[in-house]
Amino acid sequence: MAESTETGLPRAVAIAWGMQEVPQRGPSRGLSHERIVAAAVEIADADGLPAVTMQAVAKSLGFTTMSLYRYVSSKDELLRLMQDAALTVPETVRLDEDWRAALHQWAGLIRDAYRAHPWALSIPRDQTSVLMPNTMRTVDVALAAMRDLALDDAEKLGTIMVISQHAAGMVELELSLNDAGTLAITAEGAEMLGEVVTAERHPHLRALMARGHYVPLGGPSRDADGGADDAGADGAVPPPAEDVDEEYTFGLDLLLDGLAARAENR
Amino acid sequence: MAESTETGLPRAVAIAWGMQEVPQRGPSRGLSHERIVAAAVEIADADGLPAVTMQAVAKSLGFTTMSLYRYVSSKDELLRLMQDAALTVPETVRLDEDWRAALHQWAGLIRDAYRAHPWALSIPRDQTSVLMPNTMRTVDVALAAMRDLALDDAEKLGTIMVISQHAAGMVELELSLNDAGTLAITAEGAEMLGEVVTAERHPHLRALMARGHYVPLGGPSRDADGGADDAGADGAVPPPAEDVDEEYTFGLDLLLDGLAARAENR
DNA sequence: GCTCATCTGCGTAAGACATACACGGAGTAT
DNA sequence: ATACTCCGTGTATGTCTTACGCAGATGAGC
Repeated sequence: MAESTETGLPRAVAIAWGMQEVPQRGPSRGLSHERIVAAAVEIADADGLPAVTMQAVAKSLGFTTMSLYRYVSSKDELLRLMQDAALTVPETVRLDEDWRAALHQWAGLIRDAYRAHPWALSIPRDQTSVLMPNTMRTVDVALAAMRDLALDDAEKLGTIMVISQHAAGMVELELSLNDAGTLAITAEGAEMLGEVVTAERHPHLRALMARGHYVPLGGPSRDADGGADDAGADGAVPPPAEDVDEEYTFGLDLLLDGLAARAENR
Repeated sequence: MAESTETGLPRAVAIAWGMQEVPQRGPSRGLSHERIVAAAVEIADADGLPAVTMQAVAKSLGFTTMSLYRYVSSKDELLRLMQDAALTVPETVRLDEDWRAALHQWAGLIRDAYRAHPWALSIPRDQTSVLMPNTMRTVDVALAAMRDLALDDAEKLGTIMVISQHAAGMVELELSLNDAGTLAITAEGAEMLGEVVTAERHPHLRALMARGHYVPLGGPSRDADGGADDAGADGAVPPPAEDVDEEYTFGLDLLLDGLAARAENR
């Protein structure tokens, strides 16, 4: 699957690290990996990942589609390069002394990166990703943040995994909610849901929804219906408030609490 | 984007909940949403998500490609239905009394579901997903697990998000590693990496790698080279052992520790 | 029972896309 | 010079989703 060079490294890795030997004989090159990736990133930022087609990238550079294949062996390879390009960490990070604050900062950096390039979430992170320069740099910064934390290597790597996963997941959630307009449940829709989310099959969820969480039910539970929150023109119930931010912090703090507890037991 | 019915719910939601009114007048239907989704799931299980094309699904059912569109308005809708179909929770779950054990069980269920249908990880979970029957059922079970936990609704939902995210992420990682054979870094590749992962730019990572973690460096750090672990025929360094399982448990326990701490402070 | 609007499954075809392949010419090494 | 290498391009193929229209099946209402 992953094209590999004769060095045994995936080609995308070699390219990203600048290990790719450049040909000597032929005409001089009109393009470069950097320009191609930059063009692709620009398109993705503007119109989303589906808009990144080989033709679109080539056209934005003023070249033909096929010319890209002189630099990139497949679209997949281009996507990997884009992913690494998206997940940068500022060159100089001033990390807090306190490991807890530092990890908070670090998680924020990852979160910001994903927010700046949401499409990066749609590119699967496989084993190749961990060898890419920006991933490695990011890991290094995380390790710096945990310098004074009494954990062994494996635990630190585990922590990095879990926190970055969390940050990515929360951004994904946040975006799918912001996407909204897409989905504002109408009063009728809410009522229909209220009928199928039965109390026998979903006792706890049902109760929680009646309390106004998860998805606001307008229906059969006739208590909060004559609502003051019905601001929409056609009775559309607005999506739950911007509490994704809270969930992000909540989850992160949960993890850090756990870390603190674990580190203390040493 | 999400096709919505006249009820204001995304059509996939209506279908999954069986809210879709069936036409009366015409000829009887030869297919059903269930059969189509089941066929698609089977193909995905066998050959991966890319193998799920409308043509493949139709052929496996003995129908023409276009006939599917009488039941499903787009491939995207089919994917959403597949996702929900993949993430089932056993009808009767016997949860442990202890919330901690119960959450462990619950996380295991999610993990198992993803493991059984890895392709489900590739289908983006958007706002529609939370309205699907199996998602709601899963959430309900999680809430049951946390019945005795002193957290408010928002915190519980946050916990559910974080844990399921974690489980999904770990399965994704696990699979990308198992995929291997794809990527076994050769000694030469490791050496090349060793040259670019410099100590100035990656002081902590570098040290950690020298200790044999993350990615085994065979190169310039001439200490662990004459290796007893060089079992591969052509000097391929095997990928790091199956410690994904440990990372999963580690992260989960971290979260549960955090929860315990939070609940105690009430 | 007749009639007609409705619905079924199908065939065709259009429009994106990734990408294999070969060619003419540019540029370098000998 | 000459031969070799490599560039950018044009053409072409195969795969995929999906719009559109058709002939026949089926039930509703008279």
